[in-house]
Amino acid sequence: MKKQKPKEDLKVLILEAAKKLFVQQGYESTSIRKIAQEIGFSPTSIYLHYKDKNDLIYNLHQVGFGLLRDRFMPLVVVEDPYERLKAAGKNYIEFALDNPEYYEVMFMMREPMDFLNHNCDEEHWLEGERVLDFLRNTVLECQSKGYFQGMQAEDVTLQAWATVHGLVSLYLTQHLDHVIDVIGAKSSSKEMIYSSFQVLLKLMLDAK
Amino acid sequence: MKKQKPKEDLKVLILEAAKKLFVQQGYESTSIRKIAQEIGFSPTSIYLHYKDKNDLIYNLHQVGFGLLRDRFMPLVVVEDPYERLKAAGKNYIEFALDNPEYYEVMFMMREPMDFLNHNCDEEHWLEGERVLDFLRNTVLECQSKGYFQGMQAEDVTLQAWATVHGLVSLYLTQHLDHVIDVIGAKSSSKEMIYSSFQVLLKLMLDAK
DNA sequence: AAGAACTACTTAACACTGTTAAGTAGTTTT
DNA sequence: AAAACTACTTAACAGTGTTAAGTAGTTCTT
Repeated sequence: MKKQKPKEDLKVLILEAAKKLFVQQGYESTSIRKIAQEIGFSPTSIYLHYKDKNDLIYNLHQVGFGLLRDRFMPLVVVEDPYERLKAAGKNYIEFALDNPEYYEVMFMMREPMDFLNHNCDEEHWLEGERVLDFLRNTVLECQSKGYFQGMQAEDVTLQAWATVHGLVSLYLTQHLDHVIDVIGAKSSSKEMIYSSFQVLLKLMLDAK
Repeated sequence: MKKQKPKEDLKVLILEAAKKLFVQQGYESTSIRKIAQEIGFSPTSIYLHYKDKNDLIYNLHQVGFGLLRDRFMPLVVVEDPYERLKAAGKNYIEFALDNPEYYEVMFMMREPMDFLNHNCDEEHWLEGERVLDFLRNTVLECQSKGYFQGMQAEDVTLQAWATVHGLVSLYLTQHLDHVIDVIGAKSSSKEMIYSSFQVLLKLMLDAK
């Protein structure tokens, strides 16, 4: 009775549908059943290709890192390491604002990390490590030009990452919206991200 | 048939049970039904005292802010504003590490903010604003002593908050664990929080 | 060519979740 | 004594992730 579907690779079809629903409706309301309905298969068929929902989320997280890499790629041509670091911060923030759902799954959820810990042979966070390596190398270059003297490059890298992550994650959880009230309504919460980022840059420059 | 329970204020009883389960088992597995079972009432009875689960979460978020205030209270006696700012950062981090569940509900979840936006008359985030006001005033005092010249106090405040929030939230989502691999396994992820925080302090001091 | 094994999917069900409509004791008011 | 109100309960809805068991269709083996 059942005619075999056109020999399509169902695994990628599932991920495409997951991506679509995920970006359209966010993580919360992207259920296994909805994904299945989107592609015209039964919900259980998804479990033949992905271990569980965390597996699927982990794959979306990887797709997100692909998009982030596209933002960082153009920066390798920037000669001056401090300019490159600045641009990396700006592009990171823009990536988060343009792809909030992906950003959440990449940096704000425990699930993909859980999946990594319990299901992958080497528990290496390959995607994240690659991005951080790029940042650390840039920081190291900055140090050879006189920046960040007397500090560990790793600590500086993490500090810079934590600042931009802190800003965008507080924005995405809608905490920044309410900060405007107390801290002066002169600008939007989105603008506050950038003006606070400028403070980081100024501190880094002044400390040279 | 039903004997009226001892005229206890069920509303606080529910919150106590929610607090207990929440701290013990985390948000994910604290269901309305479990809370109800914990106190020996039916699940629906909870809806007589709280609008929905977000209402309950918002109340837990407020409990958390009470705990955070206890950590900041001792700091008002610190004379030097920069020392006070340093201590605030340290205490903030320690609060997050000691109360991960509360920290998540206070600063990493959208739900309490959603509840605030849709259900409270004045959509003022009273708890958060109070903490931020304390920080901003400290930053302002720092400025009068020569720190953070040429910067907006509000932007400096947000930058400092974002850094410590970024550090602890990346730690709580287990992202920092994997950073150790690439960035040098010389210290634990918990220690990295503090050494990165030291970079922030050094940048702030050097920029004076 | 016939039977066994395998592939790729489906149906049905389990054990949960938040939430609401309707019902019911017990108390208070009229 | 009757009506109204309070504070709760039972039953159900619509949804979730997930698994066990079943079933067509294909391929391999003898």
